[in-house]
Amino acid sequence: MASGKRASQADIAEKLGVSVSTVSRALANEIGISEAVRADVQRMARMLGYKSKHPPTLGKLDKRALALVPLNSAMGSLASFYHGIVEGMRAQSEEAGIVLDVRLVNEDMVTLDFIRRQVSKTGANGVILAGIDPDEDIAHWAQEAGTALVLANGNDPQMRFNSVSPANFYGAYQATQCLIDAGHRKILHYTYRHRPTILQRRRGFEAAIAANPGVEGIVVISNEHSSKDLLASLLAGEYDVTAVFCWNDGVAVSMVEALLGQDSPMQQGFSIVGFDDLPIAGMANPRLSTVRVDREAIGRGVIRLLANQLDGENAIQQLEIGVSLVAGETVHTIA
Amino acid sequence: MASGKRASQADIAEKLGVSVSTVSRALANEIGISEAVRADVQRMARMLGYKSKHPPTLGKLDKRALALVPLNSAMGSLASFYHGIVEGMRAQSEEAGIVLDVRLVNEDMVTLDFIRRQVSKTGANGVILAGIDPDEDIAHWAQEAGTALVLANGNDPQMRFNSVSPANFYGAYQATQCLIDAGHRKILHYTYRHRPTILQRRRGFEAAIAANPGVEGIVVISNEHSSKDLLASLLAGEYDVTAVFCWNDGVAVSMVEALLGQDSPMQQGFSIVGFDDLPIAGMANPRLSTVRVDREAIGRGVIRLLANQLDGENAIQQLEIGVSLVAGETVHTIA
DNA sequence: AAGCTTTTTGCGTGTTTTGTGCAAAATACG
DNA sequence: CGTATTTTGCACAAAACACGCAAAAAGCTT
Repeated sequence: MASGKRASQADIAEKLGVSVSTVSRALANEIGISEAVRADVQRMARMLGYKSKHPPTLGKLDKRALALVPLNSAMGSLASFYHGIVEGMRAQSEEAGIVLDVRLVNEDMVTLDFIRRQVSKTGANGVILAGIDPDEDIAHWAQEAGTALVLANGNDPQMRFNSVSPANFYGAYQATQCLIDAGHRKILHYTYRHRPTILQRRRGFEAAIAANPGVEGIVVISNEHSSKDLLASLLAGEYDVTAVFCWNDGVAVSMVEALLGQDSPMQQGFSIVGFDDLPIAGMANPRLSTVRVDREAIGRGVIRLLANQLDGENAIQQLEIGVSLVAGETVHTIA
Repeated sequence: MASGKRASQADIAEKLGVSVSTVSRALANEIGISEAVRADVQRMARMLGYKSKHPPTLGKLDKRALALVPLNSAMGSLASFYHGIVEGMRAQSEEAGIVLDVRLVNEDMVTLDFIRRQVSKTGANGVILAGIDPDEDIAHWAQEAGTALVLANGNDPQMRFNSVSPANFYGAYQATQCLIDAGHRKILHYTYRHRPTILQRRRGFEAAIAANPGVEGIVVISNEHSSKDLLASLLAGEYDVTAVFCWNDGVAVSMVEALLGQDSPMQQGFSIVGFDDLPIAGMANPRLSTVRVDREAIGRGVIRLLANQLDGENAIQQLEIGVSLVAGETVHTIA
């Protein structure tokens, strides 16, 4: 009681002008206490350093999530992609009563130390990495510390983390099949290394090629051949293909600009398909054929998986959001 | 009012001994009406054939799901697989307050007509197909009628339906990689056609083979070569492989029995890996190395996706549950 | 458009439920 | 085994709820 002693329920009760029994019930999370009073009591208890024997969070703890979005993605051609995801996360967080902190970060700032600091600063109990594949340190920490971690627009081949991504495999498969259905027999896929999500697109492409005997597929990797080089090669007729499937709309549109249009330098029927359905796809002329990704649905899924995990679901969940072909004007039927 | 006329709110009110305003509010799903009275009013309204202008179910309708589980799967070697899924669905339904009807059916009884009848009989607003790939009719109907449909342990390459499956691709990839890490350079994958989920296992196998230059993969399809034939060929040394990855534990165990053990007829270090971690895998001697699938998590995921969809989420979601290698005694390091 | 019938809405009131304190019982701590 | 602390049973005021009444609004008919 005296200032020297450990704080007791009586002290809390006095400070707040309520009875001891109220304090007791509030701390025990019993029913029959108004939320206002309960919050006051628990806050005061923390302030006075009262140590309760009750488990700190019996049942429904409040959920706070920290979302890290790489600045370069959020600014570049993928801006609207990540914007959609963030919108979806916001909406679902609202509905689920989760406090969401979105932080734009420089991708190479995302180190274990950084995350740890941010987490403790915001008091988050879940972390979302948007378009960032965690390195070993981070992976290890998340598993040890038991912090909920969800990859937004990511994929973990090792199945250690929950993730949400577009249905990259089947989407790429469909896009490729669509070119094949249009009569194309030799198709080039322009992709890039390192991200598992993009690798799944490539696999979808290859699976579609393999499923259609007589159709040939060529894979070109952006890390090895810049898009400028590729364009030059295509113009020179080096690859002898009639269609290109690009790993995303950005490169696809730049190809459309260079290869198609009024006085196309390419042979009749040359086709291009992108992926993501970014706004730029609609602005291209002719309109790019691409694969629509429901970005907001990805965001909503991320929050749901996070909430699941905080609720105790400990199986790893990898969620893929269905995509659909958008028929533009860059797929032409040939022979 | 008179028996000849259309029923009015006044009639309902009189029958139940409440006021007209109460009836009005009950039918409009307004607040300030007890659940008991609301239910009475709505039931009486239905009985008297009263036609309200309000949308039949404004907001939170109660959720009833119908799960169809194929009898042959539920009885055969996969019994425990589907049992786990059903358990998971039950548990999650309970928690989410969903009424779940599980029906064991003969797989080829699952026609559109049958489903329709069952749905109207049980009043379900969501359907779960366990291990059944819907035919065109059913697919079409579900999309038209707007009935929620989730595939449990299924996969829809066309991305029309929500589905939950084990992480077949990455699981098969890891299993194969594990054999490669053990030194195997020529590996056979025994698979079977027709189910997209199993096809993803094959793709995972092929991706792992492709990612390891110098390793050769052979795919044998059960529809073309019975497991008896395959065994004979392996014993005869026809394939010249040092390891086999089977599409499920059933066939894997029969191979273990025939090929491994005390006086194994195969060369030193011959390895076998299965998939699913069925109880039979643990009963085999030596213990089968396989890939563990959390069946209950699949079931829980199914119910969550269904609930999402009933709550208005209309993006297609394909959920994969992470799997993990179970180290048994049938993978041997060689050379 | 006036005169019905039917439905919705504003408000008042009886009935539950909720939130809290008091005091006694139970528990922890020397 | 007493004393400080916490929990529990019960009582009661305050708030929320559930409903009816009557007026207003909205639909139908001619």
